[in-house]
Amino acid sequence: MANTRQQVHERLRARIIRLELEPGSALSENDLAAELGVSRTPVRESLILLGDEGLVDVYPQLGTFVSRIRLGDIASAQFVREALECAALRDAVGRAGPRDLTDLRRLLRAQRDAAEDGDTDAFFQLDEDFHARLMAVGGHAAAWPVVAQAKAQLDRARRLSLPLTQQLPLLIGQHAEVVDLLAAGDPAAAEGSLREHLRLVFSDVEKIRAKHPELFGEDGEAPRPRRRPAGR
Amino acid sequence: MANTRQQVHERLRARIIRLELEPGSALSENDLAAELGVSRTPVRESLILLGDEGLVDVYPQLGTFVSRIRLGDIASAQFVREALECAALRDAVGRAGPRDLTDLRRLLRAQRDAAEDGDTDAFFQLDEDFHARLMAVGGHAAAWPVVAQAKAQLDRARRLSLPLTQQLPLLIGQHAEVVDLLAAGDPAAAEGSLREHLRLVFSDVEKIRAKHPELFGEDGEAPRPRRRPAGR
DNA sequence: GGATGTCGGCTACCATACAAGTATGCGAGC
DNA sequence: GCTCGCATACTTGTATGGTAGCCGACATCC
Repeated sequence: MANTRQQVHERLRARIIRLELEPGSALSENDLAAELGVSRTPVRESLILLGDEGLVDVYPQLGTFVSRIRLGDIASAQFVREALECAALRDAVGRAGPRDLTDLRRLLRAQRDAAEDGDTDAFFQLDEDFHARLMAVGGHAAAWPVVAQAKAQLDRARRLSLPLTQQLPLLIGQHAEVVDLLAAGDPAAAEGSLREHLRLVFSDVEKIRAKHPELFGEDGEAPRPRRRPAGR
Repeated sequence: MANTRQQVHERLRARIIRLELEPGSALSENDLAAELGVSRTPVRESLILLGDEGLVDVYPQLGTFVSRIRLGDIASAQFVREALECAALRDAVGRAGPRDLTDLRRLLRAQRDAAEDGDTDAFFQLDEDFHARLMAVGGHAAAWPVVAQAKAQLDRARRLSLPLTQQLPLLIGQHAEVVDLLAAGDPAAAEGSLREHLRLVFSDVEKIRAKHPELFGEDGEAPRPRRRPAGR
């Protein structure tokens, strides 16, 4: 990929979702440009896009900050994701061919392997692949980016919950159940199963907020500049 | 709004959706900057955002073009819109208070007035307000921007269909039916009615393509630069 | 005549300079 | 000691210069 902006965009996006860049921390265009070895322009353009995704908050003449996790945003993202994935799954029932089912089950096996290895990053990627594939089976691959954007908000919180709850086997079991019901051709049951699966993650958010309140923020919150006190 | 970029972004977006900027036509950063009396930077940043929304296609070192209407994009936008609005309506049933219903009915009256006056622009705005309000009643106002982005794709085609079909009274009647079923507290019927309404517009797209093939494009299409041949 | 090389003009991309605005910290004044 | 005002260092916003790459037309060669 020749485009510097896209590279910077993806790198920053990944670092934010993986919580390497902590919610609330300041992002200076100058510092990022120097750190990445590029000029301000592609960095700035990336930050604008990330702002559009809700991953950073840009306050003109004040600063750019990794957005705190807002319960309102989480709820909205959950609504979008649930509505789109469930609708796509309804369309997928009856359209799934043998090839689709074997592909999905292959992803399930890979998820089990990643879980056994304790490879959280790999599991996250496979989870994403699984859900994207599910939408593709329903003929709605083009709508995946919309889900992915909502998912990004949720994943930031999920990064905290996954290692704690140790519920990877449960999640994989739910994935398997969805595939089985899809194969059985039962739309209502499949949708119900998927909805339950999607809400499991969402239900953990409150517990996470109790553990990491500093990563969360109220909805109508002030910028909270808190510039570097003095040290360098 | 002090921000030049946002102004430029909104202006260009409106002109694209209203088809004042025709699908396929070239947009030069330089020309737009000169025309709008600003520098290239805010124009460029706006074009990047519009590219993210799928309203323009940016080909590096080649040019930026108003995106042609792609059937795949239209179908995807329809899916997103339908899934989200219908899911929100399900949640709205039972939550709608008297105040919500009177607000919605007030919008209906305004739509009738706009239709009688033949004020298409006003009708479009009121239609947007109506659907946004419907989602707000369901408690999902925050998800409206996602719908709005999908709607933008659909509206470009709708601009062509509305004057032709003269179906404004029909659309308003469907709006009224949705509100009545919402008031009656019948989720399934309300959702069915809304879905039918949303699909009515979508069904016109094929007819429109027959009339204006030059505005449409295949999905995996080449840039088709077609720079100004010689004139000028 | 047909294929090929070259040149001019255009594009978006990136880098950099300047402008406008804000929070912070110091120091004067009370 | 406390408060207020200003200097300063930072921020993002905007403007502009320079570069690489692509298209199209014309000249050249076979």
